[in-house]
Amino acid sequence: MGRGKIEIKRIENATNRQVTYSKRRSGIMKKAKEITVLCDAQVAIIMFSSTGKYHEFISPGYDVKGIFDRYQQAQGTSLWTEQYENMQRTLSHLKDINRSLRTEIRQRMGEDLDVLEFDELRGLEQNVDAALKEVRQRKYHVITTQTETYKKKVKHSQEAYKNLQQELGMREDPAYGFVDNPAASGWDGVAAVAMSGASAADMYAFRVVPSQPNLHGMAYGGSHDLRLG
Amino acid sequence: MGRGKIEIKRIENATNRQVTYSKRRSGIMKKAKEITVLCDAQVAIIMFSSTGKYHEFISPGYDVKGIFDRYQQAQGTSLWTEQYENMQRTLSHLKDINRSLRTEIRQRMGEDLDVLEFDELRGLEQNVDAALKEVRQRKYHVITTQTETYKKKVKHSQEAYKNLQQELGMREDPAYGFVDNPAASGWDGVAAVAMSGASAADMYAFRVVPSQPNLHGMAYGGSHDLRLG
DNA sequence: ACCTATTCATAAAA
DNA sequence: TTTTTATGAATAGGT
Repeated sequence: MGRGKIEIKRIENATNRQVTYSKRRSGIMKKAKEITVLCDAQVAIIMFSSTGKYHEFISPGYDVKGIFDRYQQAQGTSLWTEQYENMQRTLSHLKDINRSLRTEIRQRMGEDLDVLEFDELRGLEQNVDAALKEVRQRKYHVITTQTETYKKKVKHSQEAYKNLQQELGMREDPAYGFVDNPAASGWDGVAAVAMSGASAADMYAFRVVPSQPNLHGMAYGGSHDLRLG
Repeated sequence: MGRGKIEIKRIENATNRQVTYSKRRSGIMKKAKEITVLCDAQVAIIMFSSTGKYHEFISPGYDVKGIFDRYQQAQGTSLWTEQYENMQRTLSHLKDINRSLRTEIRQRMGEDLDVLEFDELRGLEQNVDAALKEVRQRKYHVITTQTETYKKKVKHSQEAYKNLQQELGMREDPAYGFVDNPAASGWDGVAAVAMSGASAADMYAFRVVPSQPNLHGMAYGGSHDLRLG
């Protein structure tokens, strides 16, 4: 219909495409109105042009939600209700896992042990015992490494200082010389400084320190207050 | 367009109405297909005849949900979108918490310790050490309780047996008498039996047993395989 | 479902 | 955008 037949394929000229869209859209909407009246039908039409413009037709006496509710009923598929219930399931599953994880942590902290069977208790003890060994080993490793680093720094600085002294011909007041207490020199690595010269036997002296530092935002020894909003 | 003009009002003849509905419906669907192709548009049409029959047209590459989501976005009426996004947020929050909890457990098991600062490591050591004491104390308590219970059971049964013997006038073969090894008698509380008479000093002998029993579905010493679906 | 006279929709141009 | 108008398409009523 029109001045010559046209092929049904995408109109490449953007202006033509837009014009044709407007005309045909109004034609479809008109037809929709007509069938609604003539045949007592319910019709919902939702359209988006290639430029994103939105148009709709809804039979009088209905709204989009009503049409979609009816659509869902007709199809049996409840569109996003399914997805919603899926999320709900995933969510409660996650909550369960969360609860379990918290319980495990509490038990690893020595709480809520009365619900455990003897064998479970025994397994837990073995596990915590092994973990403690790992942690101590790691701590020892860190101390050793930091101490070594510190020693090297001290040695290097002492040499640098001596060289400097010699080059200056020792005109400085000896009172400003290199001090024996390295902590006063502003060195970093406080732990290493504190442990400086400590033997492996002294290592667990830290145990008596009552501080409970945070760890990645999680307080060891504190309850987990990460609840759902 | 046909043999004479028609007025746009409800067709009273049911047959005619049905025929007209079919014809005009296919006309609209055809137009919808055409505008989809010609103008690169997205179209969704949902129709119900007066007899309740359902028909739809959806532009290829889309589904009803996609069109509807887009409709909601265009309208601003978010209906369910809001709570949907809320759930999505809650879900990812839960996942984060979960990740943190798993990390804490792994560190309480002596793994992944290399990311910890020294102070954190020290706190963890103190905490695990305290936990181990708690667990051992609880284990000892369970052993003591079970042992007491067991002793009472044995004593009670021995007395009952003696009474029985006396009442029977000792006509039984002594070989069937009360045995010294109570485990062979089918007593429950295997752990208590195994620990029967053990001193507190022997208690940690269990450490060498390699078994890692489950605890509420969570294996101490195993990785947590509770992933999201 | 098919036919076809007739009305309607619309492509191209203004 | 809207109007014009020549032309192809849709369809009402009949079969």
